[in-house]
Amino acid sequence: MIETAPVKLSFKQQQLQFRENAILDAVNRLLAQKGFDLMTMDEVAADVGIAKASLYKHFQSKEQLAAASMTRLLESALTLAHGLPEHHAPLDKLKAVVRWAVTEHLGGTMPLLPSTRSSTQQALLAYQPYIDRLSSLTEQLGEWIEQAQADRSLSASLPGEVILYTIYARSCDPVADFLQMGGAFSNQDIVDLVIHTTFEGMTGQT
Amino acid sequence: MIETAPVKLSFKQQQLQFRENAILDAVNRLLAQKGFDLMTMDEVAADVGIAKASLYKHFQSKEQLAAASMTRLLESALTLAHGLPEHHAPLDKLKAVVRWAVTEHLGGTMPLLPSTRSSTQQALLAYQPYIDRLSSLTEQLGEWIEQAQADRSLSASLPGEVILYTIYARSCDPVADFLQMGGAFSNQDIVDLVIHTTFEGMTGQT
DNA sequence: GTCTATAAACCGATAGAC
DNA sequence: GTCTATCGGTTTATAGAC
Repeated sequence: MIETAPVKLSFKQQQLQFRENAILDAVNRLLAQKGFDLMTMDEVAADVGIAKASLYKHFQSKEQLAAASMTRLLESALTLAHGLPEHHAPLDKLKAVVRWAVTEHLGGTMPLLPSTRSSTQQALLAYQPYIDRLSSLTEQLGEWIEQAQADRSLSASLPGEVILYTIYARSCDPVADFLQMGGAFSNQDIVDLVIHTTFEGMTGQT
Repeated sequence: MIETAPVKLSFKQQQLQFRENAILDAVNRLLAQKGFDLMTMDEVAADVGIAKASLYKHFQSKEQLAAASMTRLLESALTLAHGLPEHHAPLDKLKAVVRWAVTEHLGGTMPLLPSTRSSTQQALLAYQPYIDRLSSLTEQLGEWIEQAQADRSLSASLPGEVILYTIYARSCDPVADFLQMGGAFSNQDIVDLVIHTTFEGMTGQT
């Protein structure tokens, strides 16, 4: 077998990747804390410990920076989804995804879902890498939703889109923030409560 | 019976009240469209048809303007809540409030719920008239929640705060926006779907 | 109270030296 | 690529004439 193109990155490339990851870490945290509009490039630069101008050597604009952060987040979600045991029930897989998202949210690393009418939303939809990941995740979730409706663990009369959008929306549910602020529940409790109300509702006897 | 203080406002006062109401209408719409951060005072002034400086004769700051708008919204909610037939089941009263809120949301007159970590949130919590209305509404909803849990129409094992926060959060549920953007459902359908998933969840056979 | 004009601060993005 | 310094534009809020 012949060695083809080198798989290993050069030291320069590794260092660049490391720096960009550090930037995205800061962006992720700031997006979760204050959202896109209130996050400033000065803040990001200060948080990473570099000059603002250096940021623009890595990312063309604030929008692209946020898009890259969101893309990395979707990639984490995809990794989690693909790593779930194949033999688990589809409903349990869906719950596992929401559980992961809410946990990330409580940990302060879940960027705020861009408002439907925000200008950020348009920038995201014009960023192909983001769209690709979102499509992949939507396809995977849609598959599980169909399976769960077929085996009657999810309501078959509910339109699939409603279930899909609800799952996405609950990943940024402000209810989790309110409960965390209250201080009466542990993060584990909050996750369980959100999962329960999302899937079983509030009218059950449970 | 002796006529005491005049109930009727002077013409000047009426005109002032009318103008301020027009301002709050514009603010309400803009808050729903773009949120607090992206709404500019220039826009508000242009929308009302007056100069920006005139805005500051009515309201001290952008924060107080938004707070006044939110306060008026809560007053509408209180009016609705107090107007509900007394003999209705507590669960139905709760659903009626959410139904009203989601309908307002779809109509584009529901200001975005301020992010938990936003600076706007602090301004709101410092504005007494807002706090008063919020307390009143919370008290009324809390009463109905307790009654609904007592008659077993709401899960008794679910902490009341979770139900309360969920009701507040669903009033600004982005799921409604997504479904409206999709264009496959009428506004009436969307409201029904949100109400259903909020209270009955997604696992039922219905 | 309403207007025009402007002050003061902030932010995204860039220039240019190293 | 990283830095300092700065441009150009936008926004909140106010001054001052009417």
